[in-house]
Amino acid sequence: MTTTTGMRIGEIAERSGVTPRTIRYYEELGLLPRAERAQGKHRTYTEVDIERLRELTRLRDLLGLSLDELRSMIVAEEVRADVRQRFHETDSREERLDLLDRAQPHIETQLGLVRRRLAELQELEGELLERRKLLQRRRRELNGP
Amino acid sequence: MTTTTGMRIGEIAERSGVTPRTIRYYEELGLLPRAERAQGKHRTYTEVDIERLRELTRLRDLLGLSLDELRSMIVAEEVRADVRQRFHETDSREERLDLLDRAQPHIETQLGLVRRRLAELQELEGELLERRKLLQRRRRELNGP
DNA sequence: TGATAATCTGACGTTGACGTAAAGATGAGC
DNA sequence: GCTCATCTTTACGTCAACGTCAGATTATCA
Repeated sequence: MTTTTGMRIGEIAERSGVTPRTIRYYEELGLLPRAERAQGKHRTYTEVDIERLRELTRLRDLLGLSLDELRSMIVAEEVRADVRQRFHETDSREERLDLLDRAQPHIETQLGLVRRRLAELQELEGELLERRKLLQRRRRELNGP
Repeated sequence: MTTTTGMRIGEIAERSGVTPRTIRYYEELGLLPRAERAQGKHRTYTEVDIERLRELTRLRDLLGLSLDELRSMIVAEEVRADVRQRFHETDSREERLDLLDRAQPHIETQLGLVRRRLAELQELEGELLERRKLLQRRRRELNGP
């Protein structure tokens, strides 16, 4: 084992930039899988969970998605640990292909959203640059003769 | 006069994709200048106000800014109608330069935010592309011999 | 082993960004 | 001038996304 000591909620909260309350809330909403409770009642996490949390907050903030929209994108399903496990545990080529097939559309959906946002932001950037140019031109007109 | 008939709140609301309530709320918060009340009690708007509203909602949605943050960026001040008017009405070169000088930083601030967002989104896009590649590779591995 | 810190599960509180309903005022068209 | 749609202010309602507090439980460590 490396760092797989199993972190508790406070640690992964801090390391992923949210509060414990947020983590419990996301779990309740189904955005995070129900955390394992190692030998006690306390939730236990790994590095993978930190990655997942960061990804959630990124999609939330960068794409402006509500938690409901996040869930209905089945972001939850996609990376979900047990899916990966099933993938590794099964010997069936068919089941593996099926799992891959189901992951693909989610990525495409996200890519679509990201690119629309990118386009909109680039348009905004363009207009801001225009304005800046205009300002500078006016300034030159006032300063020059 | 061209289209300067003076629109009422319902019209500019629809044309800018918000509700009348939102417009009054933004006015109350100082995000929009207090609308003129032509000869009566009803608020009166022009095309400029539509542009302004669209810009506000864009900054709000694309940059994820709260209304408070929007206001404190003095987005309100910058495009504000009376500023433009002062610019055109004054004969003083100094005052004009001053107005230009004060407009510039706001644009720079916004450009900064837009570009940070762009960078973050591009990073996200990159990671999604990575994942897609990985999926496709695995699929080939399963299909090919 | 006992004290101290962190976590647990409810459950109620808060905040931002509007929605909505009431009751009266305004205005465009006939 | 009358009517009906639109607008006015005022005020309470709502919803998402957590914050916060209480009281009990669990882990860590001197």
